[in-house]
Amino acid sequence: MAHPKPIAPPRIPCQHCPLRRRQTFRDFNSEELAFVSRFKIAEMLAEPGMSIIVEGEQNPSLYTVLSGWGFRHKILEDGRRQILNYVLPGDMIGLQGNVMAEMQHSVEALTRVTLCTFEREKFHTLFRDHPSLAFDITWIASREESMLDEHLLSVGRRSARERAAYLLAFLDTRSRAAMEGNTGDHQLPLTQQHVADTLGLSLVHTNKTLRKLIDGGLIRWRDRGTQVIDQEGLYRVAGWRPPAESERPFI
Amino acid sequence: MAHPKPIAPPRIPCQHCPLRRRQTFRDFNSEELAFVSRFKIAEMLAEPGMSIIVEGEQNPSLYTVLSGWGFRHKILEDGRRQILNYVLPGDMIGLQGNVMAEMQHSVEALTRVTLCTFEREKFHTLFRDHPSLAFDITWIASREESMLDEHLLSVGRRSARERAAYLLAFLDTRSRAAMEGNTGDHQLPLTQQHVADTLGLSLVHTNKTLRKLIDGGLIRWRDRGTQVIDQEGLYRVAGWRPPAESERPFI
DNA sequence: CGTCCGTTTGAAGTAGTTCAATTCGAGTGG
DNA sequence: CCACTCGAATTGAACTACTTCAAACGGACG
Repeated sequence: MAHPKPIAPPRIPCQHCPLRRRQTFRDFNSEELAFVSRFKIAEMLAEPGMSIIVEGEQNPSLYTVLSGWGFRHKILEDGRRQILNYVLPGDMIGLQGNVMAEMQHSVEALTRVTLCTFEREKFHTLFRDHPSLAFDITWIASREESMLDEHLLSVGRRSARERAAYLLAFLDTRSRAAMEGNTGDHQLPLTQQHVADTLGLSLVHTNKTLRKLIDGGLIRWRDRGTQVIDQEGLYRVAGWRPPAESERPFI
Repeated sequence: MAHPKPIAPPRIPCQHCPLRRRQTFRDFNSEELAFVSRFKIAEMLAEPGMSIIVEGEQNPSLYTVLSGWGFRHKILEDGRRQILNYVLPGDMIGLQGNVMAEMQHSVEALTRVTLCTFEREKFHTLFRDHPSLAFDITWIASREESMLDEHLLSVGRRSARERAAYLLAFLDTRSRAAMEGNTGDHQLPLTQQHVADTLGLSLVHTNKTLRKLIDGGLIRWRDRGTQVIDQEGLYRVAGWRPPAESERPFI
């Protein structure tokens, strides 16, 4: 699983970054934009199944996802895998390795992923000269923590059915916010193995649990492409509702 | 479960903060120290069982734990509870509510806890004028995330026995680092109900699992006070080892 | 001395795992 | 166009790790 490869130019200038236009994301002021433009080095491409970051890595690049899906995970020595969270457009990757000694988890591409790479050396400059962006980074870290809290609650205390409903509702909601525009057939690019490794369940039981959600008309399942049909229904089953999220920072 | 109450003065001046002296924590330079001294408002005291912060709170205080144990948790509507992590001396509480709209979890005191309170209004000043401290806050958030990742792996993929061993080894290690000096009888102030709610297990099964660890000579259990006897043994059972942690920032 | 909280134990039940095949569709080479 | 392969989903059946119910025990404390 090699690292992502650089895309040939033309690279997108930050002024025209597609994410900025989406109303989910807060816009930069001109001063911030000027800095971020210099902060950005290149674009990278990761194909499905490629590792974007590997646990133990010492000085990983710092990325923001421009398009596509990935997931963060950890693996035990005997191969048991736990998916910790998913990364979608606007999410940062590699922050941990830029703040602490080394990465404690891996990140893998689920679909084809395009990434914005930043210059590690300028990371301290960001904190020194751009407090509003530094605050945004803390905001982003805090949001990640709150998602993890909810996942831990889910894996620790919800039943298989509740967990599955929660996960799909959660991902569908995030995906709709981050992708924006794709209102039509809105697919989650997961296999049942991914779902199982996220929920902490076996593949077989995950299959049987999902089947019930399918038969109940809550979701549709095609190969590597789930659709949520009845979002409200999933919320009800999960006993969960997405937190109101207003405009959100990204870098 | 009311809020923590202010302690009568004398309050400890930051110059003489007991945490600063411990080698686990990095020291401030004089400029940082001057700011933190103005940032600090008061000390608070929370008795065992008291809520320090409640989910949904909009503008919680920002605290650092000076002494004692607490835990972060979430509760489902029907009462199922998941403990997310524990807070020990040097840990921040309430950061989430200062960055995002509202707190997504609660914090409760496990033992008597003393807290340092900061002035919320100066939080932005910290980012503006003290980038090194802003960086520390990101560091702290990032460390919290990495602990949560490991817990999620544990709850999702480890067996009951492995989970229990992991949790006790984890807490013992953190506690030794944060308490420092208390080398003798080093107790973890948990009930089996806390352990159960952390591991995502029932109380009964937790009891039976702990009993095996006790009978195996790995730990000792007194009422509300566990002792780790064979740390190395727990590491082996858990298939886990604490990450090397050098000096660590705190505020 | 009684009460309360935390721990302990046994027994019955069930949600989830593991093992073992089978199906299905898409892609590949002949 | 067909035979082959391969990853993903599906299904049944046996097993077991964990839950739930129910009761009792022990120590601390007023």
